[in-house]
Amino acid sequence: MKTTIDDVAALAGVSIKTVSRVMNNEPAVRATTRDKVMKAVEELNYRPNAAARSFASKHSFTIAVLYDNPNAYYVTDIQRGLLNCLRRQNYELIIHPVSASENYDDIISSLKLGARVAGVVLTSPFSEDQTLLDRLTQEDIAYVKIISSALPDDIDEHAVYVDDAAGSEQISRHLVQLGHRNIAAVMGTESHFSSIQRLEGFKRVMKQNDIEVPETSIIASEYTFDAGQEAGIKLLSRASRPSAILAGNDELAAGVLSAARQLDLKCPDDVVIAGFENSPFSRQSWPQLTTVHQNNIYIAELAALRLLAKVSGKGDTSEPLSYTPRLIVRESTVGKV
Amino acid sequence: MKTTIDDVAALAGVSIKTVSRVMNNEPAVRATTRDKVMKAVEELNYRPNAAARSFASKHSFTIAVLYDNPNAYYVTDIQRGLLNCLRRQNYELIIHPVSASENYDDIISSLKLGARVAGVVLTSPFSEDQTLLDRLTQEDIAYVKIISSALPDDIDEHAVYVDDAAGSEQISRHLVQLGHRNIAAVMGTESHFSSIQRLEGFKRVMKQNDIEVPETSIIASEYTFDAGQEAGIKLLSRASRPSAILAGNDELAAGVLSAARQLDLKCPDDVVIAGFENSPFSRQSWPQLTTVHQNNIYIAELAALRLLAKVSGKGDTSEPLSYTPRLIVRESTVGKV
DNA sequence: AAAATAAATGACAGCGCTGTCAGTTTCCGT
DNA sequence: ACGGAAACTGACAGCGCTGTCATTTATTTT
Repeated sequence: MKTTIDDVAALAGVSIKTVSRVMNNEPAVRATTRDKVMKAVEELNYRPNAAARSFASKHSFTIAVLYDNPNAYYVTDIQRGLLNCLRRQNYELIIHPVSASENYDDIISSLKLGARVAGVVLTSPFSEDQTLLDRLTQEDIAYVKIISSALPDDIDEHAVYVDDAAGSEQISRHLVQLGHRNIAAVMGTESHFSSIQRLEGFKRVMKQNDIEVPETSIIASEYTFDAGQEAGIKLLSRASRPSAILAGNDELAAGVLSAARQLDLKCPDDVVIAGFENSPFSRQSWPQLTTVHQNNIYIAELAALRLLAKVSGKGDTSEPLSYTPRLIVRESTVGKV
Repeated sequence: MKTTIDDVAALAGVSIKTVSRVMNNEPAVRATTRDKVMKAVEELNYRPNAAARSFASKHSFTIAVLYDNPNAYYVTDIQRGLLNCLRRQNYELIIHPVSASENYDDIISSLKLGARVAGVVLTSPFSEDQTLLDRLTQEDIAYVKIISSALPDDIDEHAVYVDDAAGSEQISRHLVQLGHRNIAAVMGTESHFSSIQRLEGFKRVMKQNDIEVPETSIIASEYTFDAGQEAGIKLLSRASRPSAILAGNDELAAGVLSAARQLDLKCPDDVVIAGFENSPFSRQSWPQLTTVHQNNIYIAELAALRLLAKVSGKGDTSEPLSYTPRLIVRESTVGKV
């Protein structure tokens, strides 16, 4: 037999409304009353019915995260960050990997149907899809987007800005300072803003240093090991072999590294390779990769915090949220330390 | 203004109960009636209120997965497999990474409080924790556990059995067949059944081949790169250096590989190294790792299927569910192919 | 000590749907 | 064409909680 709020009220000798107040930590309850209720709750091992609660209150304690990212480290980091924040407030996280084929209606439907979420966290590329954002607004679903961009003038309070370009500039500058002039880049496809931003940062630094980068030295590909390997082979078997290669993420960099090995080129002696993201295997590759650290757990925490502030209506939501990645130098560019 | 079931009923000219029947795909509705209702639903863009629905029906369309696993690839594979199955039936997945410190009550509470789940999928080590299983039964929460074991005589219909020992035997036999006699093992800690099973399989094969394995050749450690590295250094700098090392998973193996490199030992020429799991970086390491393939996506699909069968009451639940991993031979044991 | 104010508590309706069961229509065999 | 079974549909209660607002009790003010 499951205990209801009525049982608790009866045992504690108060009204069900008072029990409700205690369960929801509402302020207007005398301490002695609260204790009385809590004792009854414990004695009966009472737990409120979540369905009834969110039905009656029209409020959901579930938020969803949308992503389309093959990178396991990214995905788990984002999840962990979100949960770090949500757990404290007793929210649950439902996950929503979306395959490219799905259309907006399917996404919206499952958001409303499955769990009637309180809000959604959007990662790239959904965070960049204005049509989807409009649909969410129209359907009255709160959202926060994690987006690759420097802090703009007109700040969107729904956004967490990640300044990929700045990170890319740092690492590009590092390569230049090391004396490299023939530098190639293996970047992700344009479907993600981050790819574009990272390429932008790279190009900007090259220009600042009067380094010409021919079109053939820039390859766009998927964020995968295999794509990195393929691109690496192409670049490193050219007559004018680049002395440094900047990869769009660590996985690509690992692929390039593998290509170098296949061609019997030593890293960093024959070619210097840099990654992006500071994912675990940038440390596990050999040599360890110079990369740009992006604290995705922290970024996700920011996103969750903002989303909770929005759905609960309390907390400041005007403060801009942003994150700037930072350079991490390891062996793949400077050799043994 | 949000549309309710009443609006739809009015527009379609039927009772709300009939609309309810249509929305839930119940059988006893004439085709023409169904069409009439569907038209009204589309016209009004009606979506049932999930909270009200699960409140009234006492049924939840959410299941949770519990894990305590630092391995990003494992986690995302399990999630993907579960969702593959759940999506088709319009269930949602909430994720529940659990830190070691949490106690049973906290776990149960959040399961009941946050989303009143229909059921739970348990991965190791929770799947092996009888106290927790008992608590779940007592709280009337359906579960399925993914557990490391050969198919036993008394089959538990809540279990998906993964025969780690058999996989371990395959790879151990492979090492023996390659002519190795001085073989060491770097295994996970005993907190996971899988570690124990993998070690068992290894020992069994050694015994079958009359190979003595001294205690010092078996190291138990965390399933991490760093632990593998540490263990590798220890094993490979011994006087009687092993000619082959079997690691408990790919991450450990990568660590051992890194240790070999530090000691200027070539793999597979000086020492042969094997992993377990066939995670992506067994392919991305250099040389690529011989390993045991464990299809976690498939395993998770089995688990989800069984759980749905249990909570919905339809579908066969008597058939035993099991999976046997299989050997994958790559360069780290046999060299260039 | 009475009046005015604030704090704490309770009564009650109703959220939007589903389960139950009774009522109505259709179908079939004879 | 008729009775009975089967298929379909609707009326209605009520799930367990929260929001609103009225009521009671404690606290402060004059």
